[in-house]
Amino acid sequence: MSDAPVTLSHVAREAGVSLATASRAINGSATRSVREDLRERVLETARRLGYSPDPSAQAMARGRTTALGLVVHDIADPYFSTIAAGVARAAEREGLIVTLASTEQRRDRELAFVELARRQRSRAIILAGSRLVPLRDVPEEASAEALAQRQAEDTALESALTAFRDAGGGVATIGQAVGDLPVVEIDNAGGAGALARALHDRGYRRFGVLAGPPGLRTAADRTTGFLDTLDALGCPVPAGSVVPGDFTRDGGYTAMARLLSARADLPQVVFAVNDVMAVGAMAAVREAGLSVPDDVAVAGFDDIHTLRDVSPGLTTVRIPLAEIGSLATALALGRAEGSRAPVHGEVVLRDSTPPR
Amino acid sequence: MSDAPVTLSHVAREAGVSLATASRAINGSATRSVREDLRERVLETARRLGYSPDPSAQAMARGRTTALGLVVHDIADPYFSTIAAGVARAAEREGLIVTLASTEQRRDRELAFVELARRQRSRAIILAGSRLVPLRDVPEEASAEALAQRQAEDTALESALTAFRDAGGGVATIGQAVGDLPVVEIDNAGGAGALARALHDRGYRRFGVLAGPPGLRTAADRTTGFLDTLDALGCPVPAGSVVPGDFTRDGGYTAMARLLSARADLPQVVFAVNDVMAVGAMAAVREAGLSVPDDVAVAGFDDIHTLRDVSPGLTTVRIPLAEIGSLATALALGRAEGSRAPVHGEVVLRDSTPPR
DNA sequence: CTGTTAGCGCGTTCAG
DNA sequence: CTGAACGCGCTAACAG
Repeated sequence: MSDAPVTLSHVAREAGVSLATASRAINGSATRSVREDLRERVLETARRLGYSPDPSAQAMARGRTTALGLVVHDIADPYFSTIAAGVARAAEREGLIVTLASTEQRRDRELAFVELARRQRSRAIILAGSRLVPLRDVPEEASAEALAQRQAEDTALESALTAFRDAGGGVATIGQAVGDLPVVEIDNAGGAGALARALHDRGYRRFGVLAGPPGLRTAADRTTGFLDTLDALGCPVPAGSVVPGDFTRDGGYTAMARLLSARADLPQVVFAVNDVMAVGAMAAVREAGLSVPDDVAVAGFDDIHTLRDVSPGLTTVRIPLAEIGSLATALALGRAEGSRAPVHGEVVLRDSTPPR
Repeated sequence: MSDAPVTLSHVAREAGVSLATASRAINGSATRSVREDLRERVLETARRLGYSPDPSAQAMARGRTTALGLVVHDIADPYFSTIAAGVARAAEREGLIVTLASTEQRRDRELAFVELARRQRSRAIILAGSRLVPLRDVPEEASAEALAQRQAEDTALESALTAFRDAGGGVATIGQAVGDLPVVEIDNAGGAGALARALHDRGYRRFGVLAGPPGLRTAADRTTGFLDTLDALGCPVPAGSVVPGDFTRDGGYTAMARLLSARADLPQVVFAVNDVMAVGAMAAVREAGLSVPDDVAVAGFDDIHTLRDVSPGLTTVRIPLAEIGSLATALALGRAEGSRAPVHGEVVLRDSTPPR
């Protein structure tokens, strides 16, 4: 049962045509065409012999693979895995193979993968996961060397992506733009602002924020959007109520614990800049013997799928993660118009922030 | 800034050696060796020129790629995404590229992907996701044509995998074995049995089971292990308390809703054959105006990560998903001894099933 | 419309 | 120990 790989020339010989004709019959050349009966015959014997093309060989000959690279921070995180599902689906429709890289936050891996994609001549590459904030907005505490390294990494990544695109590859990022490359641009500031307004409407006046990692652009934008809107509403958030933390469940837990222990008067509601942090924060509240929302209300951002089953239901800003994945795919493949696809979030009010 | 791809012959010319020597210097030939100073010189110019090999070309020449195929049912499901994280990490250590296929339960996609892997000469392929139960155990209701098709699909998949292995590729499945191929064998029946015993020890006597899809092997094994143990404990589960349903959150919700509406006397505890179903079931209980665990206790299986934040804490059987991913990778690559890696679950008792 | 031929970039014989 | 030459499977000129 172990059939030695059947190549195109086998098919051609069997069908009694030349290699070129077989090739043209099977995947239709751009310029040439093939007489119907021959085509039929070739296709038939290909099917009979169980032929399927060797992607590496095609890649060699065409100078282009059929691979779509997807880079995420952590594939086990529901945010990224849902995006990945969207990308996988769209890629399948396009007949592309998805190659996955889960960088676990190491930026050098990100860069390495982009370079791999380039030399592999991937069709396109999608970077999901937040870019860093502009250097001027980085807090003072950061050391000069760290800043220099960050800058070097940013530059390297952008130029690797640009080189990839210049070599004919498609690029899309998810979150914020890198240089002038195509991007599915999530309106983080706007969504967070809308959330702030909604909470204010519900009667909240004293706010706290679990702001995520300083330097992560998505986290920074959400924080800023939230704070600015509250400022405008005449309800500024005291600096002490804005706590940084990792962009993870445990980061949310820790940040909330700090907030709980540090302040005598608790905020009425705490906004965690993403859902997994919010969920961790809720755990911290419970473990402190307090209740959500009676003692502290909590809100998040993203509306990840697993939220359906946390209770009380978490107020959040929904962004369509799976669609973002397919949108990014379309963008990277040049199937979409323009090079910026804006995505806006929708505030979803649930029981974790009842009117007060 | 757009450097045209630098090939091995560029490096060779720059270094003043032949193509062959350059190749040998860079990735060390099996038989030949290269004089130290030449090697050094080649490596240096390669670095300077930013050379990196073209994977497609290497694949052509070597007859083998550096790709590891991973097939899952649904990458957005935390069960699979956690396994994928383990695979990605292990693959990175091995210097392999992960190509991901999310089949969304379509078995023909599974088959297509295995055949693609063979054509592409992938190094290895990992199938995560449950195989089907042997045909003789399929419920009567299934139609003859459906059975025939199932059988054809099973056979095709197994022979595709075997052909892939015979062509030199590594194979591993996760869950149950396909033929005699290497497998990370999860002791579903044993884990479910241990759970049954633990619940019995806690004083439960009237049980229900949300059994998952009829025909899915993992679901069937868990159900059987649970029921058999209870039989042995003299505590048989009435047939009416065993309800099928999809292997998803919504499947659990629907199945539990049916159980709630159909039966006058509720089971004291309901075992859902995986965690996402259990979580759906808990939602159904709540929506019926009842309480977990006061009115019905609930238990699941897997201990997916997101469980940390459901409340009450869900009793379950923990299986080490990420490790399973790396184990499967090792197995597929022939890095592990033997071809069967057994994995046993550990019962984790939480608040969803208090002693009674 | 079809067949012949020349590479794609690299590993690997086979001579030197 | 090194270099020249061949071929992996396929596509894209180039003839016919």
